Amino acid sequence: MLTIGQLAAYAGVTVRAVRHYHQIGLLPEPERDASGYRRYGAAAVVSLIKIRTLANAGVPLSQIGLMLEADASTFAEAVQRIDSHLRGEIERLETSRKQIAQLAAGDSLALPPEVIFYLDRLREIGASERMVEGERDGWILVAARWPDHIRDVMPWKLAQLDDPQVVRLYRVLSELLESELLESDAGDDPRVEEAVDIMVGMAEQAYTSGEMDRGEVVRDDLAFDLLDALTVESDPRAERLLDMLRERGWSRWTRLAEPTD
Amino acid sequence: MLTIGQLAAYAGVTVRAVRHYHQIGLLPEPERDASGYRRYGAAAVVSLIKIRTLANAGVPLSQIGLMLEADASTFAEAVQRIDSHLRGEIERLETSRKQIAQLAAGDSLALPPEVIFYLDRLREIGASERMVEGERDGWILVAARWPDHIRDVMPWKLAQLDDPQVVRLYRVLSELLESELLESDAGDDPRVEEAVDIMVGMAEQAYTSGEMDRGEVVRDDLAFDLLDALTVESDPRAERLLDMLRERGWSRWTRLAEPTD
DNA sequence: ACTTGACCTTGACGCTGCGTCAACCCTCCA
DNA sequence: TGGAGGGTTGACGCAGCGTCAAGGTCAAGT
Repeated sequence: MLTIGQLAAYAGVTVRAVRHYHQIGLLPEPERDASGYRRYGAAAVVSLIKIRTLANAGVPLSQIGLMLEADASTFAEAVQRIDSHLRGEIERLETSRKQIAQLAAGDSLALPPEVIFYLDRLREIGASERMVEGERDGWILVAARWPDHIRDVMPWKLAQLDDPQVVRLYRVLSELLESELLESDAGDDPRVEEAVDIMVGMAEQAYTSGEMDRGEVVRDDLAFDLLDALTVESDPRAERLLDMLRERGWSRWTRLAEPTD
Repeated sequence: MLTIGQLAAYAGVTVRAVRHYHQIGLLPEPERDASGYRRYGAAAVVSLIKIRTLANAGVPLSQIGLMLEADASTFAEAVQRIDSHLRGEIERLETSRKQIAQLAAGDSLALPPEVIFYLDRLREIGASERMVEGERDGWILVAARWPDHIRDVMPWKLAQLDDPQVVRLYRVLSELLESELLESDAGDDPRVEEAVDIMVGMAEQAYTSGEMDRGEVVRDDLAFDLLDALTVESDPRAERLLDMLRERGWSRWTRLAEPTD
């Protein structure tokens, strides 16, 4: 007659595991000796080894009981289920590995390579690091909202950076972002006016060239509000800038849509 | 300002998940409105998307916080750790799949193919199903105790089955196992005597031929006791048979070792 | 004004397979 | 006879939420 420790050692499992199998009714509780110790016979050893064999093969404990008393066809059926479940798990982990490999490769968090490239170009034309981070967060919102669409827009955005006006815009915005201007004085800075001028120009150009018609992107989308909000949250002084844009007939910042009549 | 449901929908997660991230301090609790509802800004959306991106890549939630504020090299380091962990998980599941494939293939539970073949041969020579199951359980014990050794023994056991005496033995034992003999009468059955005769013969043969010296198997091993015990547990009448063997100078049933003392 | 249905709140248990205390009893050996 | 090394039950902890329960709130329709 074996104690629980001897049983566990023979089957190569922990004592705690054996007790757990008792708890869930997978292994029947054996007789106790005079002092309350569990005493096991050889059949228990065989049962325990069978249980571990199935468990090591990835069978959930909850199904092992049924499998041990199943006939051949039921058993085969269960094996099929387990195996396809295992395949699913493996596939999930494989995709996780691909994801994480991309994370390691890219600049940062799961933006498509086109956007990463765009952000690098921004740095090259003199945008400050904070400016680039703000842009990045904006693109994260865009990528989450239109994951399939975003790649179509990037060539156009990239081409914009060849325009000296746009380069100037990002530099001015970067300077303003780094500066310690008080919010109350922000409206007086001539650079703010300049930025607004350029943005209005860009908006008009995009509007007349029909670029804004591209795609099925609906104009009043939560995403646009979020982009505006994100801008203001990252620097409250941007509120003034948005106001000035609105005064000039352009309702949104990142959106640059048609005038709100 | 977004409610928790809108936030969750935008990021493609459940409300419960967002609350969980609050609980574990991964996502900071936002301000509440007059009625106690959480109200989120755009920055929260970005944070949540970043969190989900890492989580989908297999990063444990407990590490996401650190990773989001890590510099490039620390980040890469963490990515390495995660990836190797994922590789480990995948490997474990792959081995599980192999195991379960073997389970589906083999007769039954995780015995090496040699043993499966031996059991099939037993059936062929006329051993009853219960007899075969008893043998199988015995071999499970043996395989657990000497996993590397078992393959060496099987050819010898297989060869034994070519001996008409051994075939006779298994048939007699099968008959006895199926019969409804009372325990008290078991000793009187001439077939029991016959079985004991054959077994003693086999033991002497194995002893003189030196077959019992094979390997490093120690004679007084828990496994031998378990084999005896298993036999008696599966049919208490076997106790009588073991006694008769002992009277003839052979101490063990499955062991067939040299006479005690 | 009232109802309805969808959404919000906190709190708590459930799942998987045990690991790991805690607090106490039993056995065996020097 | 004392201490080491077994055994006993009970309970919490782990990861990442799902899923009630038992309400309070909001927006819209009647």
